[in-house]
Amino acid sequence: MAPLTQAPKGTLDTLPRDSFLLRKIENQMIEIAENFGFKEIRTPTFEHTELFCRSVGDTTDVVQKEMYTFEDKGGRSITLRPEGTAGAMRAVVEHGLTNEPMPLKLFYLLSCFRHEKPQAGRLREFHQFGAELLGSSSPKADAEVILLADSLLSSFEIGEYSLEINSLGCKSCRGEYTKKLIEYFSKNEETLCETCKGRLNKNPLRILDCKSPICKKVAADAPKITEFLCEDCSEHYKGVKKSLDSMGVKYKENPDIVRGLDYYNRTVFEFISSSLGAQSTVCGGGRYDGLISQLGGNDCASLGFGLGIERLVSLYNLTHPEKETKKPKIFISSIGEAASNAAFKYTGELRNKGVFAECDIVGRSLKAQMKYADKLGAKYSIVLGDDEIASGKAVLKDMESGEKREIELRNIAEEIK
RNA sequence: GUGAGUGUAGUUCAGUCGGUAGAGCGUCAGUUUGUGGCACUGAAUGUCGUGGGUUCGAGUCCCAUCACUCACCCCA
Repeated sequence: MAPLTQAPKGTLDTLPRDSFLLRKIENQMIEIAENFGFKEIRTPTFEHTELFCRSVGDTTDVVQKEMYTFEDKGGRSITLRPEGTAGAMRAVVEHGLTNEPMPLKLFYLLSCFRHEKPQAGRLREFHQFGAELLGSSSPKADAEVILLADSLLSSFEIGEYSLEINSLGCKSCRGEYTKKLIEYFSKNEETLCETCKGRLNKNPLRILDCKSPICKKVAADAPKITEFLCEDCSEHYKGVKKSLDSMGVKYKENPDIVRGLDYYNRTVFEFISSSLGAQSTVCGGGRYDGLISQLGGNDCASLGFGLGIERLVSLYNLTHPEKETKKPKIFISSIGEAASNAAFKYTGELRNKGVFAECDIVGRSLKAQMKYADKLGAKYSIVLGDDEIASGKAVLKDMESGEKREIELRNIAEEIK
């Protein structure tokens, strides 16, 4: 296929047959988030590159090799956002939103860009629902955010998924832990895979997440972060688990969850589904208490998550194979020029009243019009000819049952309610 | 960035030993006079991903390239 008629690698067209479902999913998520008190924020698709380097982290894969970065005509380095949190937090600081009544709860629906090799569940432009909660360091805030994610996912009946949580500790206890970890892995350095050898001193936490069976085996006996949490972090983690228990949210503790974005501390979590292939995380997030001050704002405890729309949709399609579209309430067929004009007029009137109505604008035979009405999935149909126009009456047909009854043409809207 | 698999109609795919393309679904029209779904008849649509090579002749064999898919990595 010629490049002219081929979408760029890793991008997706949402065709009419899918867009109705997509919007339904988005609307449902918005409604649930608003019931949790979250309000929408919209931020630019691109930001200054520096923002992502500072927040997501210079050493992360996302920043090092996956960003769409370019220089604009003013010589500024610009980057298409690889995730949503950084931009949202930039806006929070820029507009002083931390002065609003706390906690501040934000959500957004946006597209993100990462230059990766596409595969199942991984695109170069993908869409994310994100939520951020600022201004509370209480474990209840963690629980509320996790509960929102759980409510969103469970509202779609997407089959089995599980929640895994961990605590990464804070600056002080994680530092302590990292040292221990380097000590431990150094003893086993020879057995580690090549990539992990490289990570050993740079980011040893990553090794815990390695999929290589050998590294997994070594990692199994590595010291656990949870054994090194300081008093405060430990208490916080316990509090989160207690809150989740009291809300009846099931979770599994997974001390190997690390997350690839540097701004996380304390609570991190992932919602995982086994039906997604290798990219099994539908939703991931955590606490990032230091981020806002790092961007020049006031100290502000905060956490959030990102939920992958495409991954959610693919799970939804597995459990809901039938395509959903919006179907006309009525199709007005016609025979002859005069009736065709009348059908066009009645259709317009119905639409003005908020009714989804259709009529023939192609010039098809009556039979072809009926076939078309059937394909559209119209609930009712009506046939206009010279007789109907003269009498003002017509036969209304229920397309599903085939039942017919005579109605007054001026009452169509009422009759099909 | 690394590896494997696949590229033929809108779509899902068939195409033998090399002889310039087929089916199902879908689309459109029709099966007599004013009623769809079923059935039947017919029609339209292809630079066989692209470029090169071998050959009298390539969808088929060889090379390159691009794209898609899956996996590694990373993450949503």
